[in-house]
Amino acid sequence: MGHHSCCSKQKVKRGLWSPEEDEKLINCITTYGHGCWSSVPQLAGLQRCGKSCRLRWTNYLRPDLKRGSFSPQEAALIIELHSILGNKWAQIAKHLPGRTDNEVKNFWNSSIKKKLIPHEVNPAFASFSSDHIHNSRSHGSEEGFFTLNTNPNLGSQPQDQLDLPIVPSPMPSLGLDYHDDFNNILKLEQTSYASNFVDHFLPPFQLPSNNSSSCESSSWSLGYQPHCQYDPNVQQLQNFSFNEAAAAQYNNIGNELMVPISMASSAPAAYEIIDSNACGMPILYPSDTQELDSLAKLSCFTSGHGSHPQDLQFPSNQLECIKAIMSSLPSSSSSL
DNA sequence: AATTCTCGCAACCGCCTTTAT
DNA sequence: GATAAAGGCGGTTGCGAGAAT
Repeated sequence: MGHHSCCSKQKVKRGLWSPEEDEKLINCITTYGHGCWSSVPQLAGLQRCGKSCRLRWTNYLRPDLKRGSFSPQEAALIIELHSILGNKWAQIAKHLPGRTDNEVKNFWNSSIKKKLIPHEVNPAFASFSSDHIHNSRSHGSEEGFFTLNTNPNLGSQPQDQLDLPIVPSPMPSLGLDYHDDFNNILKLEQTSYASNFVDHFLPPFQLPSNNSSSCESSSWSLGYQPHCQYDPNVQQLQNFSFNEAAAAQYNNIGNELMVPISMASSAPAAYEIIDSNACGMPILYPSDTQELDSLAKLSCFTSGHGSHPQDLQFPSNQLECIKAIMSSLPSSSSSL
């Protein structure tokens, strides 16, 4: 396979960029903009392909880039979003101002993934189906409880039939009132993880309802039934098949939890449901969720005062767990 | 001190999608 | 509608720096 068309037409330099090249590119972009990347090399006097220029600019030279280590909040957000979006680095990066998809991807591959994969406990990679959960709970089976690398974004399913991975937050403390050190979870063997998964993630998920019968129903244990579908075009959860009784419960919880029963088009993902309980924050789902992006649904994050991840507030126990993650990472420094 | 190993990061590759003709 | 060009994205590679032996 040859190179990109814009690269094959001329001799292009490869490898690391020199400061002189950077300066030329910056001058060119600031002067002319980058309406057409293929013309940038000529305008800038660079022997690079337009694609390379675009990459250099977006990943390194852009003035709004934030350099340096990822904060625990950013790491937490990456993990959370990855559990939702999979390896959609560009989508994830959009929620991290000043971070590029490449940066997020590298951070994930070099730090987070490494931390999770060796123990084969990577909920962010796991996709659960209601059948998995049903089978696991009803039959006590541990085998096949979850599958790795079945992220819908990596699969070949039709775009309108992608199963959203309804997985509990890989950061338990984010979604649950979870007091164990996250590293302890990471150390679980796969089988023990499978068997402990329900205990670790599902039980804390209880509705603060007066009517406990509904909460104790088997269906409620699957309150986040993974029947929602994922539309990659809008990056929205759609057609969430939500247990009606549970939804009704939701609707009756206090005055602040305004989750409409008709959640077919504005369904919460697992983290949304869980967060409402764990974070002690009301979930306010607007009637029109078209503009509600994934980040906005992260109630734990949106409970903070700022609009940017770095400004987000975490409950103290969550911060502790995130700190544990970050401190265990080789080179990431905590900014807390 | 020299060598090997490990790790993080920048950049490239190739595929897919979007846009223009 | 078909084709080509360009843009965008995710996966992978290679290099350099620091750590370990």
